[in-house]
Amino acid sequence: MPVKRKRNLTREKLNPIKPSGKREESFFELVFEIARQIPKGRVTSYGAIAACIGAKSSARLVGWAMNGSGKVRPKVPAHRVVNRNGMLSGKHHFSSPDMMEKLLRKEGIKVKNDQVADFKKLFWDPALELGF
DNA sequence: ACGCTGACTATTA
DNA sequence: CTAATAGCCAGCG
Repeated sequence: MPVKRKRNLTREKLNPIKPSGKREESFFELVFEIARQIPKGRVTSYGAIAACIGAKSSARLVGWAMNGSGKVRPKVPAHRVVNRNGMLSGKHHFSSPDMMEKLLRKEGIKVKNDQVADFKKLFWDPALELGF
């Protein structure tokens, strides 16, 4: 039984402001960076990404970050990010509510009743895969 | 500046 | 099993 530790990350830790450079790494950028690493045909959860960054309890912010996923480049496969139950909770934020499911099916992921089938099998843990 | 909202999650009843 | 609650923090009115 591993010890659970809650690490609360402050914005200052995650977002070291660089006065000289315009390029600031925000929580969002970090999230995007992780999200881009998700292999095709795999999915992950908001919490997993948050945990990977170190802000386990800030899963909401990950979702919020996805809100701007369409504005950054390269593209962020936001459709591969679902909640911890494998449910397509963010489908309503796509251009069309069916878009997310469509994209997932296109990659070979079966979606049933707004849920990813075999979610456990398809789950891609960034903390594990990236060696965090 | 203050309070509410939200693409979440873990815990408790 | 399901339901309610608390923590989380960036945006927005």
